[in-house]
Amino acid sequence: MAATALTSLSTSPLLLGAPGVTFSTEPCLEPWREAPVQPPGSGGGWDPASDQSSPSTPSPPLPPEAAHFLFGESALRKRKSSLQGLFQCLWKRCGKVLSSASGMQRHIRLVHLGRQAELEQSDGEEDFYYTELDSGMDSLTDGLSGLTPGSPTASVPPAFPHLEPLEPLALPSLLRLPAMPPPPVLSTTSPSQVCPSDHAHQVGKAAGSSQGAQGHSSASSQGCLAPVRLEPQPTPVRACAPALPAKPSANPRKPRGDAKKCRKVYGMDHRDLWCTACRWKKACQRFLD
DNA sequence: GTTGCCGGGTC
DNA sequence: GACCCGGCAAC
Repeated sequence: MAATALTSLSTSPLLLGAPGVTFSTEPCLEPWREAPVQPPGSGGGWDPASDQSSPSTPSPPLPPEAAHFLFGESALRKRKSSLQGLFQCLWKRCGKVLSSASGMQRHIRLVHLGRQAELEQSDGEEDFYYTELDSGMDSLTDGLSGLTPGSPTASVPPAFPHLEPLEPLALPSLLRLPAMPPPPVLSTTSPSQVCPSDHAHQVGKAAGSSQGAQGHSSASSQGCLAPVRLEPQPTPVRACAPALPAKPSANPRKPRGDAKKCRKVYGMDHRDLWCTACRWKKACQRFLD
């Protein structure tokens, strides 16, 4: 998949020149800040609770401007132009299969989004609600979307940090972020999977974000800060290792003190004057170092 | 070689 | 716990 994505990136002059494919964490704050909880025009048909029950159910769609930013306008155009074969609606309990992309988009607009197919031009939102059946790329992406529930940190294997530029492929998980519970969830997402120090680290992060900005702004930064956590963090890993208790048997012999001991002071002739420890060949208790 | 004392044994 | 000592390592 990565190779395919890279190939498509490298062979497409439009993509190479498109400003939308720049993956900076900073500007991505804006779309989330402006992102409504419900998809535009859903008219109450959207049910976030029921949505979580089905992995194949499309995620809450990005606002058009966000989708264009994340995918790149040309990317959307490219995908539309390359659509072939059958197209299946991903809307929950729909699964309608059509032979044309335009027909599928019209279906989604009319049936699921409640829009007037003819009056409203496509803004690309429908792309999120259907998939191309014959496309290996899409099926692979769908599989990945099923593997990326909730937490973006758990969904991205740390062994492939170099795949960060392919971040849009993991969008299905990010798309759910606005519908997720507020920041405190971050600290309680999977406490059993992180070591105490790491957990404290995350709690501190969450506390810091919630302190600085309460409400939606902190939630937005949460989603966009996810890639930052992909960076190698050797220190928490080391902290996960069980603390090795100081082995009593491994302690080296303490260096000989400078103070003269009973033996030296009194001599072997006056052993009765020695302290008990010296008599027992133990550490002298009278002339401590 | 001398010295300090740890580790272990015996009572 | 009291007492003793083999043996190691620093000096």
